Amino acid sequence: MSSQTPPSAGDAADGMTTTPAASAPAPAFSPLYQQIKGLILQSLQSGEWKPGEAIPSELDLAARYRVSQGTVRKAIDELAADNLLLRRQGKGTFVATHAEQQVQYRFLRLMPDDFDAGEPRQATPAERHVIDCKRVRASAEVARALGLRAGDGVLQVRRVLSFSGRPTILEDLWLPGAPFKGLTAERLRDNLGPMYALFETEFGVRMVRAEEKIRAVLPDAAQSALLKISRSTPLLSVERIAYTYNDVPMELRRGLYLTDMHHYRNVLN
Amino acid sequence: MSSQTPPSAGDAADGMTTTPAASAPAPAFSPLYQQIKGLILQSLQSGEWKPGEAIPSELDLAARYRVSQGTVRKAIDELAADNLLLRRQGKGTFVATHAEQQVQYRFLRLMPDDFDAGEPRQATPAERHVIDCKRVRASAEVARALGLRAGDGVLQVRRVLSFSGRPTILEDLWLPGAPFKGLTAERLRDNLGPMYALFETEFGVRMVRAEEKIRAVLPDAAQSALLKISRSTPLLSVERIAYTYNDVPMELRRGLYLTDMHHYRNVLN
DNA sequence: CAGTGGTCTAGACCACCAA
DNA sequence: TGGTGGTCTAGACCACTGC
Repeated sequence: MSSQTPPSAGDAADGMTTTPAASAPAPAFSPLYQQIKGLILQSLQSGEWKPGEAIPSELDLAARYRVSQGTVRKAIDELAADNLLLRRQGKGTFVATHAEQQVQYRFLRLMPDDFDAGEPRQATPAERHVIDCKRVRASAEVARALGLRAGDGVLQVRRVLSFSGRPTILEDLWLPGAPFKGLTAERLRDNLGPMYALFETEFGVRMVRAEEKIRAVLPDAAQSALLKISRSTPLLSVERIAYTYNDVPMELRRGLYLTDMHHYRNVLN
Repeated sequence: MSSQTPPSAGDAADGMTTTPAASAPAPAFSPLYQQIKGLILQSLQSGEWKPGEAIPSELDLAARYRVSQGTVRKAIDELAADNLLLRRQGKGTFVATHAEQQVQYRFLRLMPDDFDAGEPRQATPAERHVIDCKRVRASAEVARALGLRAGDGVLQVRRVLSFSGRPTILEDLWLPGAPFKGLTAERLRDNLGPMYALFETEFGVRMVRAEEKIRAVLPDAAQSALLKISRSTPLLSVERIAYTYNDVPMELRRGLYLTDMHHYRNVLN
């Protein structure tokens, strides 16, 4: 199983990462459950188990990998903590999805001011309006963010989200052209749920993690027109890079949030 | 130990929360390790183990609470995940502290733009300037945030943080008067490390968790003067409520962040 | 070397869910 | 009723730290 002395059953689950004896002086001990975690991750990104589906039971996986239930349990625990898997007692363990009713718009942290934490969530964007969706060549900046070369084809989308009739979010987003071949304004318009749910079902791209950089800015002429505000209204600029498995960046998104009746909520631990 | 059938050793650790048989129809089953977690939490807030100190070993605690090592392990695991405890292999488990060199300014999410994630952290605020520190009566708003009554005595502090000579953060903060009796501008000025570290050592108040509401705003006259910017410079308004153990609010803080060379960094999972 | 946290196993039993 | 995740135990051994 690894270079360490196998505890009981000889080795098992061939093809398992072994401790590298090369270069680095650190032996880099890797516990069994981490290796199992890696194997499960592989099955996830290979599409063996699809979003929303149940993965095999802990006992099945234990048999498959030839380890004890406790070991696959710990692997699954960590994946569940990362929101890659979802445990449901009595039912099974499921591949997490952005289509899930409970955790829809998981990455949207804008909340109405009259919303005092606790309970599920409230404000699912009432109206969405796709302004633009076109193929362009990646600027140096977009290319860098998405791990492409400048000039590569990317999809550029601009849209406005409104809450109770009030334009509140203006978003520009860039997607790598290859994985999202066939995405059109119509597809976006017709889609009901979250955009990331569409990405899962239509393009097999699952957003797993994201990083945001937030600043305060003033809108330019076009932006202020689209949000129907004056050019002196300060806005939250939220720049997000979203990643799939293996930390591969798959989306760059620049949001402008109107925060006179909403706020960006964050919890610190 | 609880109302469930005790697995091995009869009951143990008297005084343990028992499954409430009253009112609510739900039996509210509480696993052993959760109860242990509660007991450890009690010892933490009672000051039996102080910030920076080591708590008893897992085996000691297991003996003390009359449970197996695995059970206290799971309890400690969760507390460590919440940043209340810090595990160090081979050395012991320690009460987390804001004075820790590694995790100083844990709650400060403002980063210099030329800082591409990864590695510890960089920008510890270069210069800090306490502008004001006075006793006032709590406004309705402050009282509500801190769980006090309007008119109760609170400490109000205003300060400016600068990075490489540039005023960047203007903070107003309010602290409940009672727990922070004796806090003065001098104490704040003389303190070298993070403010939350001072709160721990001088007042026995440990900040455990915080919530922030972020908006984009324009500064008023006084604010723009202190930050040495024009009144049309958009700023990040960061309103934080920090909590000690048991979700007791102990600080309301309003920060104005200049984000022309910095950004607020957030990671989404 | 002893002590601490970290991993792994094997087995028992419980809580929850669906058929 | 059987299957799934969830809890708990007991014991063995490993990795890291400091004396």
